[in-house]
Amino acid sequence: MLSPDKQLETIKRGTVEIIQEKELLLKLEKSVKENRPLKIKAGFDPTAPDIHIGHTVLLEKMRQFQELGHEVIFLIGDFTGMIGDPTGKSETRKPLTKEEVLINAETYKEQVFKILDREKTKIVFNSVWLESMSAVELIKLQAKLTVARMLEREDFKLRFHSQTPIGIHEFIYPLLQGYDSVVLKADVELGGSDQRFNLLMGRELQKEYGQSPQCVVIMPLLEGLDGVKKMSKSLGNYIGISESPRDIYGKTLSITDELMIKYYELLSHISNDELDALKEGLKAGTVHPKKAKEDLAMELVAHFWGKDAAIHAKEEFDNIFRDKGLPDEIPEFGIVWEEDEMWLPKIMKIAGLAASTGEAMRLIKQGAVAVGDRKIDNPDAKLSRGEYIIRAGKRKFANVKSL
RNA sequence: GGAGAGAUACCCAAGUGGCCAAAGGGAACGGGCUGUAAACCCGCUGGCUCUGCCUUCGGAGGUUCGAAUCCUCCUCUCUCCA
Repeated sequence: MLSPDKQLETIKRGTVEIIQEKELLLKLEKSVKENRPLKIKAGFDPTAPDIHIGHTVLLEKMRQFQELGHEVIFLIGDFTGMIGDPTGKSETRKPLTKEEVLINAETYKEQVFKILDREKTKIVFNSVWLESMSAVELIKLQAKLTVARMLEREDFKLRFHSQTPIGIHEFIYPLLQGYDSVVLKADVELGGSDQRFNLLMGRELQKEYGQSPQCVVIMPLLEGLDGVKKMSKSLGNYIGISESPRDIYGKTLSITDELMIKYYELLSHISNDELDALKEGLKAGTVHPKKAKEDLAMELVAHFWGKDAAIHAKEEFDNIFRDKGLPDEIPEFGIVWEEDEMWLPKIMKIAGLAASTGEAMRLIKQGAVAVGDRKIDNPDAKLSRGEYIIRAGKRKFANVKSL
């Protein structure tokens, strides 16, 4: 095992805050002395099994803990998931059935083990202990906290003062999350910065139940491709870990230089020393940001698809965008020409290059469309029977054949 | 339980009888510049058999030559009072 100081250094990377750093160091020291791994808890919502690299910020931190020799507990919050939306923010979030939870959990596993060590990860469901909780136990749990204490949470405070409704049950969720820590006897809980209140609740309750309070490691929320809003599927600014190497590579290359450093810090496996060197290099101008971003993109692809796929993704990308070539694989479409000549926008629509003929016409007018090497500028253009490679914009291609 | 306000395209939001396929902004998309970075500039954003036609302004009816705009009912959201 690494020395406590060294461990702390690794753990600290990229964090927003550690509560309390001193306590964590003590726990690490004890762990090393007694040769006993710490229990690291991180909770996941069972509703969103389609994970993107924003989620992996937490997973990467978990992986680091695993490499340091600690016990990582992947907690699936199925109990609350089966009740429904706790925040009131997303009205569409409906309760899941037990079956759905299990299916989602399987999907989770497939994806999560691209990062975590399967052997060293313990997966638990909180319904196991929460479902059997009696009303008496639940009320006793609630009696540990006051309403005023609950209203300290920013979100609640705001809603209380602006007179937007707060469901009573919403007060219970943080309590349950904290109670999970009690049951698991967690030494450390990981979470995003939006989880601060709930994470702290674990400490509070552990104290109430006579345990030593968990340390809390808070990770930042990763901004999405736009560089402003947090990465999320609904905003469409995400990089999914199951996306193709080509997409992961391309999307990574499109982030801003500033964001790239954050991605490095939170997602890359390079050491802290290498990271510092990179930052210095970028600052001094000895490292070209494009090069750094290429390396990052390759690394990310490699995480999920392996090194060969990464090399290939880069080659293909350079071919298309730097050398203006064609991708290796162009989707093919056999289309029936009803007359000798067929209207180009209609062909484009069928080939999926445009959502409608109207959009296709717009693209043509804007100079985005080429048939073979020939740029098309007339929206009335027609093609006679034959085989064509049609390009719409920089990244959409189709190989069209008349039938 | 009572009183009021509102629901417009992906989002915010103007429009309150014809000039409205619907201002403006954001976002997306495309072009330019580049490193498919950011910033910036330009274009563009209902559908179709495209100089025309069809569908759209919470839902269903109605008035009118003509409705996003007026009337009736319904659904939902919010605010205030209790």
